[in-house]
Amino acid sequence: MTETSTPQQQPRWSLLGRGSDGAVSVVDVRADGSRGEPVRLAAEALPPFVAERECGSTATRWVWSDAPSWYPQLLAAGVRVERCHDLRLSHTILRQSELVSDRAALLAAHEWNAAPGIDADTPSDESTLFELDAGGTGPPTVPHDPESASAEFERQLAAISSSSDPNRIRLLLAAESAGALVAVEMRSAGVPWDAAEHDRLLSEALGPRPVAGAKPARMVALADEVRAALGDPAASLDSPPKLLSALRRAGIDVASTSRWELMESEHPAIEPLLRYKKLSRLLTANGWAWIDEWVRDGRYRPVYVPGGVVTGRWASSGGGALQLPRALRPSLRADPGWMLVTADVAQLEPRVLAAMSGDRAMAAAGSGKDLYSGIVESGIVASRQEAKIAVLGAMYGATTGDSGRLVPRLRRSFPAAMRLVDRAAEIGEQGGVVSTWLGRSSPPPGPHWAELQALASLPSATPRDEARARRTARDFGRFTRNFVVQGTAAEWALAWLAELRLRLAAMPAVDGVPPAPASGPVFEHRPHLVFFLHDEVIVHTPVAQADAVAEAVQASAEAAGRLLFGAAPVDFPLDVRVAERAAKE
DNA sequence: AACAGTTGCGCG
DNA sequence: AAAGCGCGCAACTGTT
Repeated sequence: MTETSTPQQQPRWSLLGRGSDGAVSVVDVRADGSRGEPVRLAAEALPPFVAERECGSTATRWVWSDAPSWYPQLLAAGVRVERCHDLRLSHTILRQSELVSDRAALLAAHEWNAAPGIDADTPSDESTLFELDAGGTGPPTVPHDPESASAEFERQLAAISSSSDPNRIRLLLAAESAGALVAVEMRSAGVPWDAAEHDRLLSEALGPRPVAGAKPARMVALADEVRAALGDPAASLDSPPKLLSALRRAGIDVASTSRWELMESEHPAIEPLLRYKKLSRLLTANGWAWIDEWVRDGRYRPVYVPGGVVTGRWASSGGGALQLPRALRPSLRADPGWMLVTADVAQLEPRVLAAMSGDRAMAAAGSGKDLYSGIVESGIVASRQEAKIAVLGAMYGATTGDSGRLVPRLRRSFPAAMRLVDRAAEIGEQGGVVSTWLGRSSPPPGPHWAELQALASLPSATPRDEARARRTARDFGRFTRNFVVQGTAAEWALAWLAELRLRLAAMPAVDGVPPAPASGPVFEHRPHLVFFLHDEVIVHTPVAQADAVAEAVQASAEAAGRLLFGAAPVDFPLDVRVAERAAKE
């Protein structure tokens, strides 16, 4: 087979590895599995080499250890890649996936079950130190040498082709790998952040920026109000245990100091206390210290962690990128001459559930812009609020309260959808494994789980043991119930991102707009993704292309639906806004 | 002084 | 103390 492949045949993959001396080796792998001669390059020679390949008519899929270890340097040199195969992320999926029958070789390759590489994009003082004594203090990462990468790629190709549905798995790995590219690109471009606006919002809420260590004026005033209302001039508001005892001394009968419980009480100290807590949260999580630490040159650059959540959702590290309060959204502001295109999917998870379960009634309820209203119009519940509570309860496994009470109505109206999540819960309760639409599987319960169940089935088991085992089993059932929906929604979102990324890259760079140099050489002249939050994207774009970007975002959502679910009659309607600032909602 | 665990709240 | 899933982070607490 190797002999018959024509010399002109384009490589399907190009495998990158890095030696201990920093030199790079490139090995082309053709579709038939045959390999070319390794090409050795000095580190500096890699970007032009990749750039030249990317210009060719058939884009290479670069196979590398993991994106954060390779891609930042390329972007910094002005080189973008179209496709990759991320060995680390793919390993994590494959070693767990129930679609893959023989996982022994992958499971034995422990070195690939590791943390993401260190993003060398913007080395801080600390990470420079870490690099100097590499091998010591940092978290373990995957191997980058050519031999290890090559062996792992072989194992993965074997696992994929032996799986029960290679195409699904390939789609999942391609989507996950595209996400890895997006994550590095978004960090490189950064979120355009208007620190002055952020400062203004903080001052408006908290009072002027206090000197280091001091409390802002508005918080001091509120704290005084609370202490006066409690009749306790020494009450501490910042320590939950101390606050709790102060509240109880003042006759406020609460078991914790959390917001929802305080709201039940009528005492005059409560209202200022809740406002104090709100401000305290703003100050500590996203106050002036946050600006100083995270915003440079008008950009906020968090580290995104694709696959950081078991379900396949992304996590983030640094500055709480995925938890930015919506009140600070106006600080997310386009550069002069640029705009932000913000888009989010309405009710992604229930729509995904309707699609994967083939529930026609649920799909029909979601055929308009708002699935919850659709459920009300079908006469299943009386209000939109009830519809929302019922649907969330169904996906999360609510058994009590308003939510638990409403779920049975959904079971009658949407039997296929409910059967799917109920079945997932049942499997989890028995300690089993469930999988998403594309084949990402849930982790099995830990050894502790099995011990509890075994203990409860012994003749010597007490009612307490039994209750505890049952509760743990149900907890795990709720996890697997949600896993299939949350995980498949994450897959839809990855497909959306991947498609959008390609469409944006295909748009012509426009002359005559002010460049956005802070976004880096690859993106300073063209639309690029700057933010992603589970079911929402934000694109930073030259004004002239804003409308085209909005269309691309829409078209990408339609493509993602087709890619995952084919002709299933499920819509994924978007709310798309084009503005200078990200809207608050 | 450094660490792990808990609490509470931000996001979907 | 959420009922009902998945996270990250800061502050505080108790331990070593």
